[in-house]
Amino acid sequence: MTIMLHDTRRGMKLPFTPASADRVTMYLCGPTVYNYAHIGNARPAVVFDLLARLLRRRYTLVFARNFTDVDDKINAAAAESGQPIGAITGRFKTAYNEDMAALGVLPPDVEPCATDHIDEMIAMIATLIDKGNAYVAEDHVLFDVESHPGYGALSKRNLREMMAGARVEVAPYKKSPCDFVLWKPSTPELPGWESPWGRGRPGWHIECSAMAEKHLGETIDIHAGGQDLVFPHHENELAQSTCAHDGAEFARFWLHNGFLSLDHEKMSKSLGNVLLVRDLVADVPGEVIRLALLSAHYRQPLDWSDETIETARRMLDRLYGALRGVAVNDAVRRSARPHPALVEALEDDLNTPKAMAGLFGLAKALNKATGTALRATLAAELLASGELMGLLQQDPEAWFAGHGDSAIAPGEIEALLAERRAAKARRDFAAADAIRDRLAGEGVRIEDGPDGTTWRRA
RNA sequence: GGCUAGGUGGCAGAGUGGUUAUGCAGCGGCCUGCAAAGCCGUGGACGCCGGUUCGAUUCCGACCCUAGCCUCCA
Repeated sequence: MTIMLHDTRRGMKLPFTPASADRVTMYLCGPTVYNYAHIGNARPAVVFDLLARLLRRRYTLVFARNFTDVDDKINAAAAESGQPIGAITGRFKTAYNEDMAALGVLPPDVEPCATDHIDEMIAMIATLIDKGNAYVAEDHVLFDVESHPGYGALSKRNLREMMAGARVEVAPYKKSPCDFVLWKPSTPELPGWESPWGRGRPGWHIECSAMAEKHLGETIDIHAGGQDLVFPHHENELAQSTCAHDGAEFARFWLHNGFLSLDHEKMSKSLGNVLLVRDLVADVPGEVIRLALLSAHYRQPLDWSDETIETARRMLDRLYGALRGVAVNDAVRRSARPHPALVEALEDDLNTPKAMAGLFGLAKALNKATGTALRATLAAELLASGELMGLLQQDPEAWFAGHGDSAIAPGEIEALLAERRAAKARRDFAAADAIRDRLAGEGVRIEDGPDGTTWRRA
């Protein structure tokens, strides 16, 4: 079986093979660091983290996810707060990595920052001017979209229609309304770098082209990001890189994740409904959020609500419940492989819902199995499968002790359970039930099993 | 208005030209002192109208509706 991936440019699912035999390059557009990441920002990070895990099973992967740390939104945030730009970007880079780590996102291989690649951007812009794909106008450098016949191929637009439908006021120095900025002048109080076109700063799109070239080469295997980046960001990157590289293919596969809405509304500052990952992980285990984000296929829209979270939590209850009390020694754990059906589902364009059905199938088999050896084997397979998806890696006891609003200490719970055990031994079920009710009032649910009583915070 | 995706049971969400998705919730049973968990069983679905077909939720066409993009945005 080959890995199948949906390519936005060609509009279909296709077998994926890297350009070189065993090495895959992947670039994901990362955050602009002027604020904390919201739950919508987390979706591509989690989804393409899963893809990275999957690719690493077969290939050597070089995965780059950038930080955009020069941008007018950052300048505005700095001006507003009175802090230096570097303080803002530094703080939010750290915060982003902390938040993503909480969601089980593994660090990419390279995390380039735009400000470390100004020279590369200037060089690429100069190349584009030399080749006749860009021009200087009033201290700006603009990309000339009409110089690139393929413009619009990724987002399936044609230039003439776009120009006809242009709603924005067009800067007078642009040759075409669709021309976009590669370099723009900075006033003294704004961040700027010396360039052949004066002191200025790069446009947004050129950053990714320059960083991808530097770290991954002229042609990358996979370029990923949110669906909303298809136009203009990725279309523009594609145009710049293709022209700068004499027509060499920029990205062999373009992958885009669907949009996340919040309670059926678009998240936006104006609606005041931006849900930060930072705030969410304060209340909800990161693993719940990760599973919820993977519960829909990545290209489908996903609506986020309290119910989404609650359902994901219960799904994990079931999976950890199956793992609870199963002894898996290291040798068995090490030799375990993810369930083949689950791998197959993931390799079919990241069919995470189908993969999760595989997880539940294993959990059911485990719940039914009685033999110690079989239970250990199944549990190990479930753990290996979970690991591939970035799930199920904590101790089940820790999972059940760790969530919910319950505040009662484990020691106290154990003491009450001992009391209840004594009551049950003398067949004083009223007393035993009173203790159970009391624990329930504390948010602790108990379960009598063949090997004694276990408890969980509900 | 243009482009691109979608519309599946109470909810979430895969998939398939004829045969159980899965999870959550519900119902019945087993187990349990009673519960819980687990197991077994069960009801309930493919937007609307045509067409192709022995047969369509699945293919084709029209229509209705929804979302994203077209402007900073994952």
